[in-house]
Amino acid sequence: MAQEDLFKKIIAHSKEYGFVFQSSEIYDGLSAVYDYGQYGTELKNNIKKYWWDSMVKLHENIVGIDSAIFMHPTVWKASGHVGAFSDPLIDNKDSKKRYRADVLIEDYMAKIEAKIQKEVDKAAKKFGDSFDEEQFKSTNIRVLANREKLSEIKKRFVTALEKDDLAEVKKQIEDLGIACPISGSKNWTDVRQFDLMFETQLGSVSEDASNIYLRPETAQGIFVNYLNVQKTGRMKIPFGIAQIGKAFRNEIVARQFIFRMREFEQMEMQFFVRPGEEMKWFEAWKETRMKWHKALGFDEKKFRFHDHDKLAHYANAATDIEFEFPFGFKELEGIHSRTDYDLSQHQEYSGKKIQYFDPELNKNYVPYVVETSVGLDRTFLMILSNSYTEEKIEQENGKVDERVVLKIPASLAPVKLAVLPLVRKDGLPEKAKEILNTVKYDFNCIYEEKDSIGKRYRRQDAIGTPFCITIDHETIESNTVTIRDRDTMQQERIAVEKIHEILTNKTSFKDVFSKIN
RNA sequence: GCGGGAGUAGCUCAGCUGAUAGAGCAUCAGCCUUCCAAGCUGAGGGCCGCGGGUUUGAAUCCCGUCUCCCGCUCCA
Repeated sequence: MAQEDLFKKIIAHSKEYGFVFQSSEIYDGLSAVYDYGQYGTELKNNIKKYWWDSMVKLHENIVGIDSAIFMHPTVWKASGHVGAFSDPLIDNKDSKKRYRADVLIEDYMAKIEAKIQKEVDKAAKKFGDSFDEEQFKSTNIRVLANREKLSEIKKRFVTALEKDDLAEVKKQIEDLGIACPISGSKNWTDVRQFDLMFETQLGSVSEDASNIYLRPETAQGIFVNYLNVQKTGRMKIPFGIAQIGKAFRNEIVARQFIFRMREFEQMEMQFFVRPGEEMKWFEAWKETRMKWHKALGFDEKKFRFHDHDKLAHYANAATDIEFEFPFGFKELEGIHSRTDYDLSQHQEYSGKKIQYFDPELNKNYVPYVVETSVGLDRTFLMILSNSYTEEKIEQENGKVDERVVLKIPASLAPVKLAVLPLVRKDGLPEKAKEILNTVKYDFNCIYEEKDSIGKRYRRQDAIGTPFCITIDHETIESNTVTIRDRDTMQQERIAVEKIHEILTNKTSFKDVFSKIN
């Protein structure tokens, strides 16, 4: 099957079986916002549990918090999000390429600088050892003219940006005669500002209110609580703080289903380490996190690392764990060595000392941070992509049958067990409900008596239920049921009192965790 | 935002040389009772994405608009 078709089918299946709906669908939907349905929510909760337990339960030195989405506005100044998170963009109408307006102007300025340098080089060659570069630059007519030009361009551009005058920015690009490097044309659209942070007001009177933001990442909630957690939890470095929560980004183009949404959920852990040891921990967490993904039992070839060449301003090492989605290898998780950038920034902006006293070294320092940050929605899509299977089944009578089955790992499956009476009479429904009552408190179950047994099995396959038990006439006589495995379709007759134990063994995270530890 | 494609029942789609809105599957009720979908009877369900225009008459033609998919672009 073509990958594009596969992706379409996954999206359609998600909707048809109650996993993911478009937000506000009856009002034509809201772009790049999605709701999780009845089974999607169960799956999502199970993914969260898998992640949370793997962090907090399996590591004595990791604790979890849940910080608010609203934060003091200065947090985003300290983190560098205010300012850096909004770009003036412009499109060339002929080449259809989009550029950052500031980059276009900077490139133009770089060309002028290159011209100046050329003059300097020429003169240096001419005058030899006696050449005084500073003197030349401040006296040569051509250089002076160009330097004057540079400062004018810069002044005009900075003024325009400060005033938020985007029309002026466009006019400057036109006045400078900047052409698109691809098409060579000067046919530009208007400059538009894209603010990646959502803004709102705190307080009822908007004039007096301070502008606050919906957090564009959850990490800052951990950093600002570093001291609280370290002190109240008596945490000793190295230690980690984990969090699952929503973040919001006003993406210019948000697409590919739940891969890139404006409102999304992150599962992240900030690990605080001694300065100088961050690379060791960075490597360790790379391995641990990759194991976490692979422990689910999917094709290992679909996962890979992608190391960053260009690093963000706060990082000294960064890698992505990528997964081969139907639309290609894309980032699933980021692992970053964030140095002491964030804590130092908060120390500076808040004026509070954010340090750790290390008794072994007998000194204070700002800890370094290694971050693991995985997209919950992307993990959800990864699991769906891996699980969605179309099978052809050769029947005994030679007929070829098809089924769609979600091979979701049993520990993550939204529904663990379907309880099905073979027929709707002879006391089988009553017996089935009796059995249901013994397991429904510990496992998410479905009871169904409508339609033929085969049809009911298929319905469970479509939502990924790993086990079905069928109550037949023999159940009444011997207190046994058949249990059907979703993936093999094999059935086995077992005693009713064994059901709970079997489900416990097969649906717990124990097996998966044993592959990580 | 630009280009291409698409929006008709819960799903997949037909109808698109203007004239009463269709099929299969699904859903619901009943029958049948059968361990791997598609047995029988009946029922519900649609302002043909939304708004405007042309026309005696628009799902169909025209304009606008919204949403989705693909590509470009962006991505902490």
